[in-house]
Amino acid sequence: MNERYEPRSIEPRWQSRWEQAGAFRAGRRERAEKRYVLEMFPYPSGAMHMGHARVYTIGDALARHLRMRGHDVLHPIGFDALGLPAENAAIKDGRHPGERTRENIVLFRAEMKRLGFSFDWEREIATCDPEYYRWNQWFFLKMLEKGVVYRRQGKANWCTGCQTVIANEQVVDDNRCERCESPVIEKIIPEWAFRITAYAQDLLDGLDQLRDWPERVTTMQRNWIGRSDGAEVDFDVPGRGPIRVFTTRVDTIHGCTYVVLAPEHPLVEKVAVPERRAEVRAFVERMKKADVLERTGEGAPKEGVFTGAHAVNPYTGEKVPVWIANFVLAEYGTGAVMSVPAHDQRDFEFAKKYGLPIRVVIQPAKGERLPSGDALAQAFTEDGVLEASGAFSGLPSAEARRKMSAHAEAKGFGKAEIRWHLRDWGFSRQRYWGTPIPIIYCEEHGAVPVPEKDLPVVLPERAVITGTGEPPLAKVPEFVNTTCPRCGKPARREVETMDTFVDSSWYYARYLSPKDDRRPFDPEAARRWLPVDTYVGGPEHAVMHLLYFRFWHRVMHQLGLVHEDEPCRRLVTQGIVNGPDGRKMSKRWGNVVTPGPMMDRYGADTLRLFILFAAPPEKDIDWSDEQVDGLFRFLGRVWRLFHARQDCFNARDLSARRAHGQPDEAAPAPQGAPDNERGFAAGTNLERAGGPGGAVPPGRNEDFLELRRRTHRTIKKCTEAFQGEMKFNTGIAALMELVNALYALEPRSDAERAAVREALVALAALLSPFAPHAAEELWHEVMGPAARERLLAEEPWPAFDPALVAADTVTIAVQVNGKLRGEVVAAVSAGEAEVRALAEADEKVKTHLAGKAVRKVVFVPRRLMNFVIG
RNA sequence: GGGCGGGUGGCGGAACUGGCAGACGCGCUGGACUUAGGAUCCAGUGCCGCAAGGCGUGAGGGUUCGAGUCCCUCCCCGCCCACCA
Repeated sequence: MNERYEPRSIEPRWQSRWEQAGAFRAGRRERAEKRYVLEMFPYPSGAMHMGHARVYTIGDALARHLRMRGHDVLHPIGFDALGLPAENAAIKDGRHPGERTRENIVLFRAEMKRLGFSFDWEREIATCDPEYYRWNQWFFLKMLEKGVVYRRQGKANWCTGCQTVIANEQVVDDNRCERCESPVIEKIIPEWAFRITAYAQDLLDGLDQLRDWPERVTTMQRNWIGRSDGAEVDFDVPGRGPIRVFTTRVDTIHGCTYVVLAPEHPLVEKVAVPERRAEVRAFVERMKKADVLERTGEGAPKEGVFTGAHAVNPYTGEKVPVWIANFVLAEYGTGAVMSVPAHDQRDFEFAKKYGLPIRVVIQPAKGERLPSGDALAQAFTEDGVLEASGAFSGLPSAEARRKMSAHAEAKGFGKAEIRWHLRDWGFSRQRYWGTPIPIIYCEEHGAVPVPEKDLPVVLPERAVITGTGEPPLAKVPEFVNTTCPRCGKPARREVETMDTFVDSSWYYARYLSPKDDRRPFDPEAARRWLPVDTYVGGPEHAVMHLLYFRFWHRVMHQLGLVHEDEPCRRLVTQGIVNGPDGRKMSKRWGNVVTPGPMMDRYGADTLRLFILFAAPPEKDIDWSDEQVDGLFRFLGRVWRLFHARQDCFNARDLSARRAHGQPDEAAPAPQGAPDNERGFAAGTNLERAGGPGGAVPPGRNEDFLELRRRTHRTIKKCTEAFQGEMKFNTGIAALMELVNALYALEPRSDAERAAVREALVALAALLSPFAPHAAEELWHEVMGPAARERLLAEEPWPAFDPALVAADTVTIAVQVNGKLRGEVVAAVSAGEAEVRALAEADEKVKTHLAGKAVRKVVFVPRRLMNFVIG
C-alpha cells in the first residue's frame, strides 16, 4: 500500500474499473425496487463550473448510496444543447452553434467522468440530436391534434433597429436592444402556444400531493398559477354596449365610483366621446411606447384620462365615469376594473389624484367604524360587513360575495368567475438553434402539419445567423421551400423554432429508452422507472421549468405514455457556490473557481467532500481554500490510518463477514425492514466478541467495545444522512469522529484488531458515496484478496446492530434551578431515586443544595435531573 | 407591498418530538517529532474572570422546573413575485 495519499494515481483506475464492470448501468437488478435519481441536465456552455459540480455530487452521493442499499438505480445524464447562448456566441465569432456545442459536450463529459459520477453513460442524450428533437415535433403534432397547441396573437419584444423579435434577456436598461441599442417596443405577432391554462386547476391540485417538494417551490407555483375567485359584472354604456369587469370583491360594488379600462382595451375607441378622443388617443399612444416596468411597476405614479363616457352600475343603476389608466393590465381579468376607492388602495390613490368620489360600503366586523369617504386616510381592504348596499347591507363580505354573484347571474348581468394568473405558454422563437416547428404553409391549405412519417424536420446545417432581421431559417431556401403534404404544390416551411423549455420538459422520460426510434420512449420502461424519485436542481427553476415539466407529464399521461400525474416525487433545490469572498462567482470580481484546476490539485474526492461537507444541499456555500485543504488532509488522515493499522486487516473475522456475499443478485430488503437485515452480520457480533449473552469484555477491552459502539452509531448516522432531508455534512462529520477515535486506540489482542478491522471496513463503505475512489482503494486494502474481483460500489451498505447502538450507561446532566451544576453517569435504566442519590453525592451539586429546601425535582430519564430550590 | 427562507463563537456549520448550546471542520495558541516544516501527531480554544463564578443562540417581552427550539412585539439579511382588480 502506497504510504502517501495520491488521488491522481488512484482515481482514474477506479473510474475505468467501474466502467468495465458496468457498475452503474440501470436495470441490472430487475427484482429490486427501483430508484430514479435525476439531476437537472446541464446547458453545455463553455466548461463546467462549481454549480454543476455541486448538483451532480449531491445526486451522485444519493445514487451511490441507493445502489449499495440494493436498489436498481437509474442515474442518467444528458445535455440541454439547444438554445440562445450558443447562437449568440455564433453571432460574435461566426462559428456554427452545433460545432461549438459538441465541443463543449466533450469537455463536460470528460470533467464529469473525472469527478467520478456514477452515471449510466449508455443512456446519454443531447437535445440537439435530431433523434431527440424529432420527438419534440412528434409531441407538437399530437398536441395540435388534441387542441393543446394553437396559433394566437402574442406579444413580443420587437427591436426597432434589428427589425426582429428579441428575447427578454436581450432587452437591456431603458428598454433598449442589447446589440444595437435601438428602442424595443411591444409588438403583436402571431405565434404558437401551448394551452397550459387548460391544466391550471389540475396543476394547482397536484401541488397538494408534492409533500416532498420544498414548500417555497410549491408556494411559488401556487402563486404563479394564481387562481382568484371572483365575479364578472357588466357595466353598460348606453348605446355603446357593456364593459365587462372582473372583481374579487363584488361585495364592495355599491362603493364603485368609476370604471377603468386598460389602454389596450378594445372598447377604448368606442366609448370615448368625440370631444375627448384626441386626448384619449394621445394617452394610449404614450402608454404603448412606455417601458413596461415603468408603466406598470408598483412605484410608477398612477396616471389616467377620462373618456367622457359613463357606465351603469347594474346593482345600483348609478352612472359612473369611465377612465383609462396605466395601472390596469390588459392581459389580466377582462382588462377592465370597477374602482372602489374606499376599499382598494390603488383605486384610492387614483381617486385622490383625480378628485373622484370615495364611498365607504364595508365596515370592519369589529373595532372602530370607518369615517365617511372624504375623511378616509387609506383604503380599508379587508373583509367586513356591508352597509349602504341595498338588500345586501348587513351581510358579511364572504356571504355577500356568494349572494351577489348569484344575483348577477339570475339577472343576467354577470356571474361568479375564476381567473388565473397563469398564461398560455407561447413557444415560437425567431431563432436558429432550436427545434424546427413541423408545419408547412400552403396557399391553398394554410398551416398543414408535417406528417408523422416525415419527421424529423431536420435543422439545416447551413445557417445564416446574424442576429438581425428575419428568423435565420427564413434565409435558407433549401429548408424553406418544400411541397404541401396535402396537395403537393410548392409551399413554405414554418421558419420558427421551439422554445428550449420544450426540450427540458420531457427529457427525463427519454432516458428510459434513449435510442427508441419508434416513439419518444418506451411506456413499459416508464411503468418501471417513473416517477422520478429524487430530482436535484437549482431553485431558479422553481416556476418555469418545473411547471412546464409537470404540465408535459400530464399531457403524456393523456397520451397514455405514462401512468401517473406527477413526474417527480421529491425535489431538492440546491444552493449556489459563491466565491471565496461570499459574492456570486463572476469574472467581474475575479473570484471564479472551477472544478478542473481543483481536481488537478486535490483530486475529485476532496472536491466532492468539500461540496458535501460545507453545508446541507439547500444552502448557499462560499468556496474556501482552507476548508478544501482541510478535507484533503482528512482523506490523507484516513489513508494513513489504514496504513498504520495494516496489522488488523487479517484479524480473525469478528464482524466484517457479509450477511450475503453476492451483492449484484441480492434482492433488497423488504420495505420497512430494519437496516440490520442487510449488510454486515452485526447481530451476531456481540456474542462472538464477548461470549454468550454479549457481556462486556473485561479490562481494557472496554475501549474496544466503545469503539464497536461508535462504529455502529456511525453507520446509523450515515444511513440517516440519506433519509429524509439530506444531511451529508453531519454524516461526514460522524466519519471524522470515527477516524479520530481510531487514532486514539492501539489494538493489542486479536479481538481488538478485529474491532478495528470492523471499523475500517465500515469506514470505507460509508465513505464511498462521498469520496468513492479513495473508499474503493481502502476497502480493497482492508478486504484483501477476497475482494479482488468485487467493487465497493456494488457492495451492500453496512448495517448497524441496534444492540450496539444503544448505550448501557448515560451521562445525566444535573441542574439546580435550571443551571448546570454537575453530571452523573448512570445505567440507562436508572430510575429517579438512583439518579438522585448519585446527584446528591456530587460535590458541586452538594454545595449548591446546601441549606436549601428542595421544592421539586424534575427527572427526565436518560437526560437530566433538575433540583428546584427555594 | 406580498410569499418563502434565514439571523447561533474569529469563520463554515451542529443541536432528535422543549432537556448538558457550540458536534465536525477551518482558523488560532501551545507542545511533540524533526536539519527544517507551510508535513505529521498530541493538547487547548464561546465571552468576561487568577479563581469561585457570571454572561451567552438578532432585540425586547411572555409561557415553563427548564427555551436556539413554543407564543407575542420589533429589527436586520437573502431569494422569489411584484399595481393580479
